[in-house]
Amino acid sequence: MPANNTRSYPNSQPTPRSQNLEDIAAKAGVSRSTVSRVINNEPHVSEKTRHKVLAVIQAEGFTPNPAARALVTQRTQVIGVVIPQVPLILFEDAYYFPTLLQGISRVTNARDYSMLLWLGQADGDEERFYNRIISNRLMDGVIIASAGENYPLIDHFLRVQTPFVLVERPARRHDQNRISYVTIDNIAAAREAVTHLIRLGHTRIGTITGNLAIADGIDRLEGYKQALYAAHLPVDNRLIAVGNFTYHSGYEGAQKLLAQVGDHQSGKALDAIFVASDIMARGVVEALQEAGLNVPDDIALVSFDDLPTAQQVRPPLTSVHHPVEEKGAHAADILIDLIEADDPVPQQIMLPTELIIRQSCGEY
Amino acid sequence: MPANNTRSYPNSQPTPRSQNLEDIAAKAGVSRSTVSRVINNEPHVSEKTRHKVLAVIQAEGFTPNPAARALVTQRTQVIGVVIPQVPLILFEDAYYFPTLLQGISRVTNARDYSMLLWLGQADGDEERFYNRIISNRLMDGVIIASAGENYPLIDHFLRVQTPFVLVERPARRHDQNRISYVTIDNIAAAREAVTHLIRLGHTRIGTITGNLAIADGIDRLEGYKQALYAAHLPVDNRLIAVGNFTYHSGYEGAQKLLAQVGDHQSGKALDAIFVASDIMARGVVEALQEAGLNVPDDIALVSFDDLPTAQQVRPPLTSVHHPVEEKGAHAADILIDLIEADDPVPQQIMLPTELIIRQSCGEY
DNA sequence: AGACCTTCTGAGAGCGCTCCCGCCTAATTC
DNA sequence: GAATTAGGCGGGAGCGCTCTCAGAAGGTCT
Repeated sequence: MPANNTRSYPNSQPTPRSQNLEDIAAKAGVSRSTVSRVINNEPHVSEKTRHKVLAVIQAEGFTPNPAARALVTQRTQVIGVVIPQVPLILFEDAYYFPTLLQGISRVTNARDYSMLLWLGQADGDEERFYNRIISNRLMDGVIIASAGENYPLIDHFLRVQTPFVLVERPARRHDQNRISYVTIDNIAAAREAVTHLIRLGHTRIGTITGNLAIADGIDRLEGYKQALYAAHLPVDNRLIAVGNFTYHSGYEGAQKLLAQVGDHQSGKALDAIFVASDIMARGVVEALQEAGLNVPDDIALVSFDDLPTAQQVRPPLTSVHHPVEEKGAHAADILIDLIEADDPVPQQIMLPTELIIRQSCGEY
Repeated sequence: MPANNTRSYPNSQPTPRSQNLEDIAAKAGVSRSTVSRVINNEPHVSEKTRHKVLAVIQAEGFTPNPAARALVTQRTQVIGVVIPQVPLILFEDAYYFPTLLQGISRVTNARDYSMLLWLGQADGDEERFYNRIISNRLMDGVIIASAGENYPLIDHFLRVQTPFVLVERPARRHDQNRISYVTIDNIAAAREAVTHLIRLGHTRIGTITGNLAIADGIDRLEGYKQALYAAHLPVDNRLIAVGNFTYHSGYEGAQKLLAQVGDHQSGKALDAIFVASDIMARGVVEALQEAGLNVPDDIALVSFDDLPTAQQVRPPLTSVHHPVEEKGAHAADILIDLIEADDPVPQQIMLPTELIIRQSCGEY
């Protein structure tokens, strides 16, 4: 750290010290306290002095020093956003995390917060990543996106009572009610998607699941089963291929289903597939076409996420739409509510989804 | 703002005040100053006391209060990242901004900074957006991505001598040498791409330009022209369609070229197109196929950016690869250098590109 | 007229850190 | 052995703000 704080620039006078409350007070002919009151919109300031002070603030372009303010209030008006799995997410679904950030940003802008972004690195030095976040005490609260179940940060923030919100359901934690999160109703959405296939007359419906270590994967499979139960159709394990949300796992999953249920050209061993993500569905389409099968005539497809890619695939995919931007916005809103509450109560929100009908399910 | 700073949680004792230097000093049996010296890795501390203090810090999990530190040092170890055109960028090229952020994040992590993210909103209240950024004094410096030429923030940061780096070349500013930026050599890259088409025997080469209000658009067109000059081919204005980097403008641009140079089924009025972005190229492919033309047999295509989509389009696109992640990393590195320099000197960096050969140019 | 509010304002303390200054001790020099 | 020097350490000031407290000014009531 350099010895002199006032950095020197070539051919220019040294940067002038920026103004403080005292300077503004002197120019307005009042005290520091009064200026502070005006800035913080407190009562008990006469209209006359308020205007006088505001005029000076405006003229001087004064903004109070956030560090000094934070030092005394113990508040920074900054929230953190932690996205651990960036390389993975980015590779599979580039829209997700910018869209989420966009939603968060909309709310932080509106509620006068700013966001500190923490992206996990490809090098995978998670220990260091966590430590940097934990030791950064500049944040009033944190949004954690797609972290998985036992993410160490969760326990840390619970322990030190830092408000935080997860963007996902922490499926296997016993303390779900102590944790705030926003998610979608994966079960209901998957049930609706599969029910739609059933309504179209399909009876041999397979599924390619997402990663069954996280709630999105678990719940979409559960919804698939519930739809079959409700229609009194059997749940056949040979019709369930476990994937992990990647293109490749979709491709392989489709091949596995085809292999497991025998000859599809003739017998109607499999007539539709519910795929737990659009990215996987792209792989499924590829595999089916390679096998000489037509979508949707031979096998109908419904998938999940409704990414832009769903419209670009041939045939366009019927898919469950996901309000990602809204997830971000709600997460930020809940978090700021927690931060500002005298007596914070964890909140859990499930956002509605919508089944978008396109050609892959054969109804179009 | 609540009257009491120590927030109360239900069924728990009030949050204990977090420790400070004085507490650590007491536990280690030294003074506040010595602890500060240890934390800041200053000399003139005996190895013995240094170890003793470090042990206590470790045991207590102590981290110094960043607000207090910032208050006296005038440094926050925070850089800002401003991305004004998010909705536009996101719609056209979802990979760009997460990848850029990823690059920035890699460097900030390594150099012990954190990043404050500012995303432009769809509502387009730019005035308010700028003001929020300007009045946030929590940042030691700023990276501004894809802002366009006369972005008000540029002038502001120049005026108040806040270090900043642009991710793009500020094409039409006369004060380019006062401004730090990182970009690619668009002219050379475009020249190489077009020269490649010429080498493959094409002589009637059209182009669909990007947005000619920004450097990327201007320079890629310039590179196209330079390649023609060098090969002694005429620059025919009827072969130049002005686009703006969007899918739609690519689609329309292709139709315009076809219309302007007459009958393409028979006469060889147009045999190749250099498209200034992959996104536009997707539109071009669509338009050409609708016109019954085969890519690359009837019309060869070379485009720019090498997004993942370039591999997914049929035929896969020959395209100029763009080191977006590296752009972010370099921008962050330059910025932090500027921040930490006693005597900052603006830097301009041009990163190398690479022409990736795929099927759309007909060579494969 | 005095007592009592009520509204407005200013002074002082203190948040937790860094940095300057000066003291103490031990090592080095003549 | 006295004088000097250097390393190691502690105390004080102050960064710019908020918040409490007390005082000044003005109005209302007995």
